[in-house]
Amino acid sequence: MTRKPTKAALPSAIRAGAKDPARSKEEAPASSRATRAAERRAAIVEAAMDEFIARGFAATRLDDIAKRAGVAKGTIYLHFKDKESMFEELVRIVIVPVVARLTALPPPAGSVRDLIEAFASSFLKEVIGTRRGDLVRLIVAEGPRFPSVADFYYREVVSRGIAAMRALIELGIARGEIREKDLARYPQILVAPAMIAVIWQSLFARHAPLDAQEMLRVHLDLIFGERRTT
Amino acid sequence: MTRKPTKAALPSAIRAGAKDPARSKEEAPASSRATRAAERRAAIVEAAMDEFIARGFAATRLDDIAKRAGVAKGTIYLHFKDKESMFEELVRIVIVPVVARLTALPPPAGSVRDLIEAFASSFLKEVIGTRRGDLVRLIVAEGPRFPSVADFYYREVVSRGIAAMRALIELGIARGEIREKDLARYPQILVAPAMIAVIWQSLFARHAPLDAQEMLRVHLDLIFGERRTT
Amino acid sequence: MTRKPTKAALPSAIRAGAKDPARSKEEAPASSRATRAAERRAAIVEAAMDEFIARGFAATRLDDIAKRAGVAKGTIYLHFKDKESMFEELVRIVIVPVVARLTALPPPAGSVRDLIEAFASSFLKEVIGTRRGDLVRLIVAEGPRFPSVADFYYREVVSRGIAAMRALIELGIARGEIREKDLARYPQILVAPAMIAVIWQSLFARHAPLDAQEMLRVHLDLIFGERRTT
Amino acid sequence: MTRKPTKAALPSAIRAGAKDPARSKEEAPASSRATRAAERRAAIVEAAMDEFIARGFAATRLDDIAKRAGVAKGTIYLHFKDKESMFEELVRIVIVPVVARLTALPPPAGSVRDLIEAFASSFLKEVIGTRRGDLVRLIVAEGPRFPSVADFYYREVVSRGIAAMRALIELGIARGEIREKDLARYPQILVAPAMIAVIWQSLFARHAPLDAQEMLRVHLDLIFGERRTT
DNA sequence: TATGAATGAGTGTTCATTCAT
DNA sequence: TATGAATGAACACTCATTCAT
Repeated sequence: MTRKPTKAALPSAIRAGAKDPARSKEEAPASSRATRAAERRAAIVEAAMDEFIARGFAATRLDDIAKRAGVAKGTIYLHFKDKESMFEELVRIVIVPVVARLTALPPPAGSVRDLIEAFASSFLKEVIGTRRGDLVRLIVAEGPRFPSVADFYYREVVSRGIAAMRALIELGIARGEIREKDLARYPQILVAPAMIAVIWQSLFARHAPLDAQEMLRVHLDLIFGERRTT
Repeated sequence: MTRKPTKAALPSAIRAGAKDPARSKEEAPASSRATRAAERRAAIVEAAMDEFIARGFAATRLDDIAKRAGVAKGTIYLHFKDKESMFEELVRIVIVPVVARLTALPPPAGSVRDLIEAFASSFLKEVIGTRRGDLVRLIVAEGPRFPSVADFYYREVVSRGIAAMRALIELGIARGEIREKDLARYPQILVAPAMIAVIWQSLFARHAPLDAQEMLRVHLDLIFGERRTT
Repeated sequence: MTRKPTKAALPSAIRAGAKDPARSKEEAPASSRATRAAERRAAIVEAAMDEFIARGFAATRLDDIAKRAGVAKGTIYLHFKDKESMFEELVRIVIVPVVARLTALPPPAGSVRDLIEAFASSFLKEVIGTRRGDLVRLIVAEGPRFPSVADFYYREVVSRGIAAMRALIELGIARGEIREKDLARYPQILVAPAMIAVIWQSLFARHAPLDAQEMLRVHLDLIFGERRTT
Repeated sequence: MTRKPTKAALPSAIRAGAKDPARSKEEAPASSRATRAAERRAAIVEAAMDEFIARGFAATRLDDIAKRAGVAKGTIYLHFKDKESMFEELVRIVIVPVVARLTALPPPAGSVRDLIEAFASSFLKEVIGTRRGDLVRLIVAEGPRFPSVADFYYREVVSRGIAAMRALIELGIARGEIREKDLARYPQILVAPAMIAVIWQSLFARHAPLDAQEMLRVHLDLIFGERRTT
């Protein structure tokens, strides 16, 4: 399956606004004006993500976003300048909290392999096969037409991710866990199978399902040597 | 109905940089009616590839394709049923000869590593950073909206590629070149960095150019162990 | 989806000559949103009728309808699904109230001949040579390509009209006003000259104007015998 | 049924050219250049009639005419200036021989009723429910947009037909066969049921088949009085 | 004379954006 | 602030007409 729109896949700030599109306008009389606005905005973001992922930028209709978000078409323009900037902001809005969470790294206890395995494990759960995975594909798809998106994604996610991986790899080399010293020059090699898994799930899951977890384990064995006990 | 895909339509479509949108109609005054038709078809394929890669399916205008191909809009419909099937056929038209060439494998002389290196080397030259690389990105981008394209690509390219890689890996294991036996179960790991390089060049080359050749070398070192002499 | 046909959409559509393509947008500044919508719909119906009658279905351009109705082309699609269903609905919209009026038959006072003469007289005034007459010609013209229109017209107008005429004829026979008993089997004979008059006015009025009233009188004389006093 | 494309419905001059569209170009080597051209022209006329009747002027594609006629699209332009004048000429081409035949009236032997019955009978066989009947409907449909067609049809068919009917009616009155003297002023009344039958077959045959022969008999009874023996 | 590939103006339909309510 | 009717530019696709062969 390609996408299981897990609630967990969305930062809680966003989840808060994702409500039943058909809810009566009076449902939440207690919320302040500002809260209502934030909720609507969140609903739009939510809906827009789904539509953009499902259809791509150009083929997505604002009408559908509005319908899915349970707002009028005009309302979108109270929150976003136009379709393009909505798309650009969207990526930021969805990615920022993810980065924030990843940046708040888990305590660097244990071996480097343990760290990376923990990382891979959460990547498996939270990205591969989820809507966030599709977002990655969306960025691959639209990046060339949205340099600002590619820029942002490179700056916030890719370069940081690469840097973090490099640091881990260097630590692994220093500790003797990793033999291949040149790996630190190409941390992309470390994450490549994970990225491939993301894309594979989107495109070929139905042709040949991929056991991403097992593949990542094999890959780590390759880098760290086979584990004695697992 | 679509005209039978003349061989003449392919050569220029393969040449990565081959395009000459403004070429005068006098280019080949001696050519026969059929030859002219094949040339036009090839020009359309050429132009369409460029436009689809640059803008994606939905955002590409047939007007632009026609202009770039130097034909009238109506002419496109003499060769393709509509925009969608043009896109689908296009992928086939461009991919088929590539597959054909790869299928005509080089003589399996030398070590497995040599074989894979030869493979990587031609991949580097002929895919990464070329229009064919962009085609891969295009398929990743549009695959979910064009199941027939994803199907075709999986069947003709991915499944064959995976099978070929698996065979090589197993040979490598048998010959003792590769230590990690489980690699044969996930040939994706072998090709992942190459795919990542393709995508990287499309998206992030301008942020941080990637020395794909060197990266692939490191990756092979990881798999085969470091080379004694290089 | 099409909006519910508001009653307000009909009156102007019925008035044979009512059209004011260039009426300023200020015509009804006090009208509510819904009223304005109904007015627009009516203007479109009005304009579309004129265009379809003047050019036939295929040759009518939505652009022209929009221009004549004083709305943007896109507005038409807020009221009608597409050109075809617009045409089909149009016939219904214009015919339904006519049928409604005819169904509310006049009190069956006086002789059968008087009844039929009253009928003929209102037909003369309200159909022959008016836009409604042209609508009949339009249905004859487009019926074979719009079975649903032919079906509707047969069901709502023709079969009812035939039945009503048959009832009158039988009454006339019973009362001894009509001698030709078989006429009840072919009420078409009774209405044929009226239909011919409708078509004649559309096609040949300029070659040889037809005094439809007098012709119908002669026809009734044929059926009922010559009137003693007229 | 609306149209049984009887061979008999076409003047023999036209029938001659109606051949299998897929016939080889060499089939008739004996025919002279001019004969071949005439045959092609006839085939085009034939095909065009069918298409125009089936779809109306605007919706008919020259492509389809060419295909049906078994000629190339360009060939049509060797015989006709453009689509419009083809349509106009077509009506002339098809109608002229019909008129010619009718003008060569049968010997005026017997009673007026016999004459008219003979006439009705041949009208029944050769017009109602045949392609010629559909041509009448086509003229009704397109007449307003093709004044030249309406003019021609009025001049060649309608006015002559009316005149002929009037002459017959006057003869009938003179001979005492027809009582209603005013009928001579409106010969339309005499032919109205026949015309209605033509239209009915095109539009409503499937809803309620009409026994045109019997209807015409009743109509003649109305005019001439019931027949003693039949 | 006959062909049919090529043309490009024209048309139905969509959809991002605006704005009166 | 929110709405959704209205707009009109834009686009895919068609088809009468032309013309090189």
